[in-house]
Amino acid sequence: MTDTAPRPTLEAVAARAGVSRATVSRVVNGSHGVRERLAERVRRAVEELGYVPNQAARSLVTKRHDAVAVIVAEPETRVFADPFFARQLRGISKELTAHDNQLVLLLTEDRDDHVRVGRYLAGGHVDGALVFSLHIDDPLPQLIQRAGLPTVYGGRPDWNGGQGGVSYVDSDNRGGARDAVRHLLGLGRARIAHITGALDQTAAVDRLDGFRDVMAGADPRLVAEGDFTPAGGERAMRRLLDRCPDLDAVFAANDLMAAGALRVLREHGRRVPDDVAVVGFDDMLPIAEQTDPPLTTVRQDIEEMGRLMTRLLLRELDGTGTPSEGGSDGVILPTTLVRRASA
Amino acid sequence: MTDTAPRPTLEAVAARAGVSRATVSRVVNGSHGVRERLAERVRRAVEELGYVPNQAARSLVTKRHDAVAVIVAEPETRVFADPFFARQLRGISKELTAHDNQLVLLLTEDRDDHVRVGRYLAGGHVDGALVFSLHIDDPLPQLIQRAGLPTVYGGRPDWNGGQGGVSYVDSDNRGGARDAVRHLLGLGRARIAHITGALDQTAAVDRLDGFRDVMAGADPRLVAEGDFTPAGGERAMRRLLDRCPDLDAVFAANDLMAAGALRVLREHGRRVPDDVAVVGFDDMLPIAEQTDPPLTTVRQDIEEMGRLMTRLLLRELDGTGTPSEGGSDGVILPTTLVRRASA
DNA sequence: CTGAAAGCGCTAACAG
DNA sequence: CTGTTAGCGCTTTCAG
Repeated sequence: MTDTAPRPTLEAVAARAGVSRATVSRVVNGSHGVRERLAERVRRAVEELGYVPNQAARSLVTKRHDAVAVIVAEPETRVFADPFFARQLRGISKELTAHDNQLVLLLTEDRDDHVRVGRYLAGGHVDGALVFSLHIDDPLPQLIQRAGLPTVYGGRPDWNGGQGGVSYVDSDNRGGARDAVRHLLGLGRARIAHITGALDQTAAVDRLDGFRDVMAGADPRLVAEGDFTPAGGERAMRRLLDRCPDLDAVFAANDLMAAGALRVLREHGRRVPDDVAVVGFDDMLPIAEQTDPPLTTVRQDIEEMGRLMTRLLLRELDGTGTPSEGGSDGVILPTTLVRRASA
Repeated sequence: MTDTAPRPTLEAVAARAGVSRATVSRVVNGSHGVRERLAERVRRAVEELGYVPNQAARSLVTKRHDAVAVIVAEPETRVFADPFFARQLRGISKELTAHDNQLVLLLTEDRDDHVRVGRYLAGGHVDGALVFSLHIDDPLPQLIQRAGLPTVYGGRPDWNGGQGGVSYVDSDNRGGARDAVRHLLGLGRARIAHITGALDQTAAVDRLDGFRDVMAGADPRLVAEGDFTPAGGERAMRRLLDRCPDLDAVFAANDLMAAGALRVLREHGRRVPDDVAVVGFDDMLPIAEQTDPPLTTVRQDIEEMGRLMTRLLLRELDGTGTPSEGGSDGVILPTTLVRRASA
C-alpha cells in the first residue's frame, strides 16, 4: 500500500510561518487584509511544505463542496453510440475546471439507480446538478427537486417545474428542423418525409413540430416514427417507401437514423440525392462524414451547450443568478445547417 | 435560492432514539454489537428524520473518501470521436456504484491541466485513480506516482513503473492483430499491408508487433504509419497504393482508419473485399456497421475493461489486493474477430 | 490587521 | 453492549 505521507496541515504552515492558523487561512483563501510581509511569509511556508487544504475539513464548515454532479439518465445505449455525450462532458469539464469545481459523474440506467442518485443528491455531497437525457415521465426531476438542489437541465424538460420554472439549455431543435425542411424545399423537393426520433423525448417532439411548421397540411403518411437508432431509421424508411413511393426527400431527426435511411434507399435503388435528398440532424461527425454520400445535416454546438449549462449553474450557486424569478429559464442555442452531398 | 433545510445530524438522531451518538454511528455504519432493540429504534429515528450522514465530517476522521478519480488524458479529439470512452466510463461507473464509490471525472487536454490534476490528486480528495489514454512520455504518471495514489491504468503504459510495476488492464492488442492478419492469410491473401496507429501509444505499437509476428520478413513498404484518424487512414492508404499497387489486403490499426482506407480504395476503383480485403480494429459500432461494406474487425470488450480496472483498484484500496508485489501487474483481456463483409 | 477560541458532524478509542 | 471523550483540519466570529 502506498503510504500516504501525513500531509501538512494549516497548523504546520502557521508554525513555520510564525503566525496563527487564522492568518494562514486568510492568505490561502485569498482574503484581503493581511499585511503583505506576513502574506509572503505564509505563501513561502505553504510552498515549502507543499501544503494543500483538506477539502473535507473545509466543507465541514463552509458547507460548500465545490463539486457538481453530472447526471446522465440513459437507460438505452444511445448515449454510448455517439460522441455527443463526450462533447458535452468536455464542455462541462472545461467550465467547471475554470471555476475550480469538481465533476462527479452519475450514470443511471434503471429506476434503482434513480433511488440511489436521489439519495446521493440529498446527501449533500455536491452543490448542484447538471442533468441530461431525460425522458418524459422520468422520476428523477422530482427526486432532485425534493433534494432541493440547484439544477440545470440539458434539453428542454417536458414539465415546467411549477413556480419559477426550470433552468435548462437546449438547441433550437424546432428552428433547426425548419431550416432542414426549407433547405429541401429550396432544392425543389415537394414530397418531403420525416423520420421522427423517440417521441418520449422533447428533442424529437420539437423537431417534428419544426417539420410541421413548414410542411403544414402535408400528407400524414409522410411522417414515420423512429427511435433515434439506425435500425429504427431503416424500419421507418421502409415504411415510408412503402406508403409513399413517390417521396423525393427525407428529413431524419438524427444522423444515425439518416444513415439507416441511406442504406434502405440504396437497397431500393434510389439514388441520393438525385432521386431522394436526405438531411439528418446532430452533425455527429464520425457518422455524417462517413456515410455515402456524406450527410447534409443540422449541427448543434454540443460543447457550448455543456459550457453554458455549467455557467448557468455556477452563477446560481454564487447566488448571483436569478435562479427562478418568473419567466422562462430556458436558453436556446442556435443550430446551423451543414451542407454535404446528401441534399 | 432553494433553501437547504438544515439536515439532521447524528446528534439529532441520537436524541430522538434516546441513545448516544456513538450508538447511532455504529448502527448507521452497520457495525455489529448493538442490541437489536436499540438498533431498531435508531433505524426508525433515522428514517423519520431522513438522516443522511455528512460525508465531509466522516472523511475528516476516516481519511477515506469513497471516491475515485477517472482521468482521461486526451489532448486530441480522438476520444470524442468515438464511443469508447463512454463505454469504459459505463463499466467503471457500474462497478464503482456497486461498491458505493463516487466517480470524479478529470478530463485533461494540455500540460497545464496536468499540473492541476497533479495538485488535485495530491490534495487527497480521492482514494485512488483510474487513468486512460496515456501517450508515451506523458508526465502524468510521474505526478500521480509522486502523489502516492493507488492507480490502475487503462492500456499498457510505456514504462514499467519501477519496483513493483504498474497495474493496468489492456486488450490483447498484439494477439488481436495476429488474428486479424491470420484471417487475411486464411482468405488466401499474400500482399497484406498494415496501417499503424499513432506510434506514441502502446496500443499502436502492440498492434504493429502483432502484424509483424505473422508477417515476419514482409516487404517493409507494406507498412504505413497512420494516426488513428480517418484522414490519417486515407493518407496512409494512398501511400500504400502508390508503393505497392499489387496489395490485396490491408489491416488498419483501428476502424476509423479502416473507414478512411475504404474510401480511398473505392476512389481507386478497387473492390472490397474482392480486390482488397480490409480488417479494422476496435469494433467501434457506429463505424464498423455503417461502412460500405461493413467492416470485419477485432473487437475488444471495452466495458469489461472498465469494470476490471475498477475492481483491481478497489481491491487495492481495501488492502486486499497485491498492490505491487513483484511481477507484472497487468491484466490482458482477450479480443475476438468479428466477421463482416469487408474481409 | 492579527490571534484565540469555538465549533462544523462524525468516528474511534476507552471506560464502564 | 453502550456512553464518554477526544479530536480530524479548517473557517469564522470576536477581541485585542
